Amino acid sequence: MGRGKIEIKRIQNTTTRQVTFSKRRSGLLKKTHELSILCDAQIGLIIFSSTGKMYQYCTEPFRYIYIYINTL
Amino acid sequence: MGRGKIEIKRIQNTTTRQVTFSKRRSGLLKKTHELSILCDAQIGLIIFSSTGKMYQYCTEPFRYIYIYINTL
DNA sequence: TAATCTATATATAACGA
DNA sequence: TTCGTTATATATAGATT
Repeated sequence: MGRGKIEIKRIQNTTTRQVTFSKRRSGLLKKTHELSILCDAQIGLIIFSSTGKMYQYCTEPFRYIYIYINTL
Repeated sequence: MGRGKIEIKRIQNTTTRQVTFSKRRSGLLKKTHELSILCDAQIGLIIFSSTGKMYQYCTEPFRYIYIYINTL
């Protein structure tokens, strides 16, 4: 989806990989949200970047699961 | 992304909602996989349809988490 | 770097069989 | 209902700023 077609394999160039991560992560979170709203689905999504940063999206029931796990 | 633009709100028609769920769920799983490969990210995704069916994608570390939770 | 830009690839809404 | 098909909307790769 861009000026060129890319193969689905680890991007070797660090800068390119980080830029792609930022763009695609944003797109994935958006589509996750849309699916949950459009189709009334319950979704939990957690992403860890290769540098260890965490990003997440979750609908209500998944929030309870996280709270449960954290209070074990 | 289609013949018409749609609003992001719960789809009222059951058939349309199920068709959309099937298509978008598939797209979301694909993009999740691509992000994990391209950017070497660890991702856990769980989707429950409104009828209770579960779908998931997870990279290795998340599989360990599931096993841990299931053996608690 | 970190934002924009934009040409192209991809996803998908509405149909049709 | 469950597949294709295809016109259109959207995401994004690479370039530019």
